[in-house]
Amino acid sequence: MSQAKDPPRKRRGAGRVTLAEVARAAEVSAISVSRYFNQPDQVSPPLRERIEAAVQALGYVPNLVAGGLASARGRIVGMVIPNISGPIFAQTIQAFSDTLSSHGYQLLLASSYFSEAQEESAVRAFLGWSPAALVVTSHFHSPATEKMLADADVPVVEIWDYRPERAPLQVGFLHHQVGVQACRYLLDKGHRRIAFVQNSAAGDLSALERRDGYIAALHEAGLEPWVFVPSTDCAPFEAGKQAMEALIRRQPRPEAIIFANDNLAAGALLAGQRAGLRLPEDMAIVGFGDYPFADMLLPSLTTLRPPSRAIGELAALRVLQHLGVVACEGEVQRLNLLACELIARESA
Amino acid sequence: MSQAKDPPRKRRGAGRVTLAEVARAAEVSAISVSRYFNQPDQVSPPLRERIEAAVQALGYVPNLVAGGLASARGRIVGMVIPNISGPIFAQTIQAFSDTLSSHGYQLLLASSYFSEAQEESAVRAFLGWSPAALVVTSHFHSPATEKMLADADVPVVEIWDYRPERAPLQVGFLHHQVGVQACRYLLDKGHRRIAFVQNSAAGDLSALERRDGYIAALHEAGLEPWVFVPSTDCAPFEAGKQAMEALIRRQPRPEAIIFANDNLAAGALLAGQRAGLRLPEDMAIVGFGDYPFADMLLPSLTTLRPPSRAIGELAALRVLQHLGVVACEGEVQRLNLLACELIARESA
DNA sequence: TTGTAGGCGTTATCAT
DNA sequence: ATGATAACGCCTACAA
Repeated sequence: MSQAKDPPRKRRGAGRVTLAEVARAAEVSAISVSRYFNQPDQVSPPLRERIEAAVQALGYVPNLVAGGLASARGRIVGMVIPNISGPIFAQTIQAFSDTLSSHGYQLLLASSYFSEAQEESAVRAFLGWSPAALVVTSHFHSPATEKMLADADVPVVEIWDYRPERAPLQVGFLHHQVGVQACRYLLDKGHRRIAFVQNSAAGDLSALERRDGYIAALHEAGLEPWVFVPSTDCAPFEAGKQAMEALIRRQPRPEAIIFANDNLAAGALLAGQRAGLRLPEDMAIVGFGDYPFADMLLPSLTTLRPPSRAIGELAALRVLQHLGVVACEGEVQRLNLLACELIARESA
Repeated sequence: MSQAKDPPRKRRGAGRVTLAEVARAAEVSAISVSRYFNQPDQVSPPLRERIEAAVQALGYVPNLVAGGLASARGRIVGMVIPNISGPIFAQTIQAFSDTLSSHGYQLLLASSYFSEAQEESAVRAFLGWSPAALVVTSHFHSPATEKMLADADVPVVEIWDYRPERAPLQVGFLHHQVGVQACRYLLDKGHRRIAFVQNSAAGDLSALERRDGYIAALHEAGLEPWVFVPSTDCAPFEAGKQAMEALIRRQPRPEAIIFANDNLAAGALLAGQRAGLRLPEDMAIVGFGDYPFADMLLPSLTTLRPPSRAIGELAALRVLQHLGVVACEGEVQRLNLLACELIARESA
């Protein structure tokens, strides 16, 4: 097929076994081999056997790129998530990917670091692969991203956050409600001077919604909110330490603090102990995320556990239902509201 | 496979702006638009302007599937990793993905859970996308996977583990050496009765190499190894507790224990404290992984920190060099040996 | 149940 | 620097 001139140089589609070759070997038409993979039921057993033998013998691997081009829908799903290595999103990704791949779909992944620009560029790249679906995190997108998502004829799922008024499928929870939940828990324990420490990562807008929930709950109780904003140029763990050190010095000091996430809370925990505070007697602490270390700390950390795995699984399920891969009675459920669980441990 | 009534259902390539349409709008040939995206230098400024205007006006998004088919190499890289949500691999994935995407390549991700069968199925699916490269974790593959990797005309990188004798690009460290490192550290501290606790996850073969390193180091010192094998049907944290509880009862009890990872070590730490042990005086503990909680524990955990981020970055760099996307003098470096750092904290 | 014809949107090749 | 033409490998549509 190629001349012996250049030694091992690859030409266009050289070296790869094609559907046509399998068809030839099995003495059937190409379309039958195609059906063998995509609608096996429609191929009679005798043909199926011959095809299977040929596939085995030749080591054929279907070219999904060609298939995707021909059918205008690839078995690939794009997901854009703030970060991959954070403890909460990782679970979502894992569950999503596993559910997808168990149905023959693959995950295309990118992280945005809470940046709308990075999200936009990821979405653009993903759309180029004509994905079967697209998953984005939260409802904060650039106008261009919104437009691409709206124009593209691709099912979109927004996860993590829950915004019933928005068009795409929603799988998530109400961050505002989480703030309320944490605050009420502390109010019920009798605390009155309750502070909230924001995340040091500037783009984490969902965390601000939790803060707003905290504020609303306090107002409802007739109390004044007390929001501490750490400097944005340091890691969460350090920011938590700083916040704690600063808040301890206030007179009167807060009786309880809600942190935007467990990293902040863990830093605060250590700083509090170092300062000689008894926890939770002198100061109650609530985090968010239920990171793996939460119950290894002393005192163990009271926190809210987001339904990370459930979000990933459910998002994948809805996508698969939408694609008709998984059976579904009636319409695919568009709104999927999950809940955070308050894990009461020693710190509050 | 289809719904009965679908009015605005998409046909084959409907709705999408194509290269040809852009070319028409800009009054140039299709190939010039193609060059505008792939080799902008070869397009003259005047043409470039017209094309840019047309792209903007039409909102054109290149179809990477078609491009991949035509060029037989998509800008996609597949990665198979034991698990996504584990603290160590997550960093590798993150670094790998970020480095790739900053050069216009996308990450196709799947997890194997240390199962060769799952790895095989992921590799097969990935090959169908004619990826620009493939990354797999460690050197334990099924024969079929080995064959696919060898036959496919795709650069392969093996990460995490380091096996100079194997053909694919290697980016990783020597697990055996890590076992030696941990053991010598304890020997230097004067410990003699040193035990090793294996991972409860059965497929984690790399952990067994660390164990073998430990055994070798002990033999070298003229001492007897002492390997504890926890039951495989429980989570690492629990397995660590069990191991600790069991080892405490032995007479004589070990003076120091090396754990296959930090989760096991953390469980042991808590179990030891609960049993009234003073750590590290009564028992020194060394983990592996430097999980995020390692320095939040009391006592903080002495452990070995794998070069997780570095592996991801370097793997991506080598891939990009191999593809000619990143400049590289001479051959792409095939062997890339990194080191684990021993983080000495309070527990040993 | 099986087969034939044509096209999906892009890039490689070769020409100007 | 720019363009014409022919693949790339598979799937949809229609036919037998």
